[in-house]
Amino acid sequence: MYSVDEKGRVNLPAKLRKYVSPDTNDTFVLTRGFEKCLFVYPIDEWNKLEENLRNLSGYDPEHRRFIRALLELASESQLDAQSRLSIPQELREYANIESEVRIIGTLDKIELWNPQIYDEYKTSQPETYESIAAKVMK
Amino acid sequence: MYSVDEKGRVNLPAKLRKYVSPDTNDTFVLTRGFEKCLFVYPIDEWNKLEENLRNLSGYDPEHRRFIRALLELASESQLDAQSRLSIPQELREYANIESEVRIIGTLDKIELWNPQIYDEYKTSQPETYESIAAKVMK
DNA sequence: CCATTATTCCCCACTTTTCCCCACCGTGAG
DNA sequence: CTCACGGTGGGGAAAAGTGGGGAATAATGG
Repeated sequence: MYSVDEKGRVNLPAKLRKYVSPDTNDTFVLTRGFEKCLFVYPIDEWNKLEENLRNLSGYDPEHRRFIRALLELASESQLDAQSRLSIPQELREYANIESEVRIIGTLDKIELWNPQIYDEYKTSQPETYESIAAKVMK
Repeated sequence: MYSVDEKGRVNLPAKLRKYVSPDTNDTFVLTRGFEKCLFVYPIDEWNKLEENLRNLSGYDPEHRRFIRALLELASESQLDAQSRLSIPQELREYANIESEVRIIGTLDKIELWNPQIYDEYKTSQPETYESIAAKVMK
């Protein structure tokens, strides 16, 4: 659990920073995530995603809708000298992030959650961790 | 049964260390395990698991849920000069590990248990060791 | 177009946690 | 008895995390 200060800044945990490729130059793209969290992509991963988006069709209404939703709040930003990321206000509002945040590294990106919303998300699923694992990893 | 000191450190038993490949460089990944224990993966085994995770889809809600649960508390750490591993506080809380811990080597990884919870787990199963063996190993 | 307000960014300072190191104790083998 | 090895404890330096002032930049309103 990490704190968000008055100015909307969060410290990216050192253990996650270690895994980010050094040639991203501490640059990240923040955007709307799934289940009311925020996604934070290191710029290299974001570029890959953007490539995939380019393969979608601007003439298909569903593709259009998805692209708009994803990019609407997207914002690039660099870590400051203390390795903090500042979260634009619109994104903080979207994810209901106030003074504390849960940070999860998920392979290609980082997720930011309002801690309470994350707990609700976890408990909203009747299946246990063990049974999901059994199903997913079989 | 091993002790956990004030700083959350546990000595990895010498007999288990022997089985860990030397080129892991004493590096392990700790994470949430099943039935309220913790998993400790030697880094080489963890990398295999991570490969499998990367083959899951971030766009499938169940896959997402599993990835989050597994990685939420994951943390890499190296043995200190006395072959001890330090367990992050959030993981200790998850597994209810305080001053003592039961350590079980399980082929590809190591499990850490609150001793009392482990005893309850054993007795919670009405089937006997022998009958489970017969079923599992047939 | 200028003035006012708000936001962002850069810097410095402080607190807390982690990690590295040294020391000790007990047990079993020689 | 002594030595080696496995296990335990704790002090202190270094790193990680937090907070806030003030200049630069951008947005807002007249």
